[in-house]
Amino acid sequence: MQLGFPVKITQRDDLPSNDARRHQSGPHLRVSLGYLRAIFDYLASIDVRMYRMSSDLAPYVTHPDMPQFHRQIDECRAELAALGADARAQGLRLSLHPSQYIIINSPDADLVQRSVRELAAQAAILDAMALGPEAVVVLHVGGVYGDRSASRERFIHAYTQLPEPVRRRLVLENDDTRFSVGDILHIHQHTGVPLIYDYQHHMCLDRERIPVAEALRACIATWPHGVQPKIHFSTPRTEMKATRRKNKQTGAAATVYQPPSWTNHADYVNPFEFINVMRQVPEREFDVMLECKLKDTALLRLRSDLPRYAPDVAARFGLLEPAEQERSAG
DNA sequence: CGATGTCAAGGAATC
DNA sequence: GATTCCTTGACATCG
Repeated sequence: MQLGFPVKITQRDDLPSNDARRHQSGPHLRVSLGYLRAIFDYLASIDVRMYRMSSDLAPYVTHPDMPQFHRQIDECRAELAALGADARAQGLRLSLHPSQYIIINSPDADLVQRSVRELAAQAAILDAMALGPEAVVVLHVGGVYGDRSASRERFIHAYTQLPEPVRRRLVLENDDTRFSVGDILHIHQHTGVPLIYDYQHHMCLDRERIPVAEALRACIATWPHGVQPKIHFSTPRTEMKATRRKNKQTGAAATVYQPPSWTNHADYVNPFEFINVMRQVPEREFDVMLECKLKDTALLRLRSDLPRYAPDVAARFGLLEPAEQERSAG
């Protein structure tokens, strides 16, 4: 089992995750791939073998008004192949998670078409890197549009219409306000799409009141034989949020404190909840993407705490010395 | 150099 | 029908 983290590196300020320049400055996938090369080295140096790449590696690659950006993946065939070989050599599991604007269950056919184009670009990047089936593109169901059931059925229809390279990579995740674990299980039954169980989202939205162990097992079971399942884990921020607000009339600034929503991510994983959830499914292996605000810093902290406090869980992530590993197994 | 405004994109709540 | 939040960082411009 592996622990991973998404996109941004917080331990270092010299490792950007994508070429984020504005379109006027001519950003390019080639620049992002140079950054990624350095990120892979960093991941190897901290012994991390799962990572979510930025969904903006290829800037404007499907922007309808900017055809000059549309050839980037072809222009980087060689670089993509080389990076993919590096990833395989270091046993690195990669993924992509397109932004909230990529929606395939919209009633707006044009928006669906633009979204499918973007998904095709994301799948093409993973294909050009020649990554195995564990390298997935993660998507949410989309909008409710006033009728959850109809919108769920529209997702099912849209999924069956997807180009084969997209369908081969796509996996579906429960979200925290619209489509629950129950919803994605229903969609799986009608499409076969593998499911990502997100613990924090499940805690925020669970209309069917599915127990954690049951939801986790059910989602894990949707992955095809031979492909290691993956889940998302995070816990909510509990500290008050300070925001500096300026009065529009007077210009006077004041700090306002607000309680965080359950959907806000904490800086670090709550370790008690982490080990509790891991122990719900002792019989299956799966990878865990940690979606904390402090990304790699949170992963490193959890990893250093686990052997001392929860050697049984640490053992499953290969975090014990061989002698301790044996003791924990025995 | 520091402060501030801006960025491709949708959905949903609120007024 | 229009506005704002969601949530976030970093680019770009200005003083």
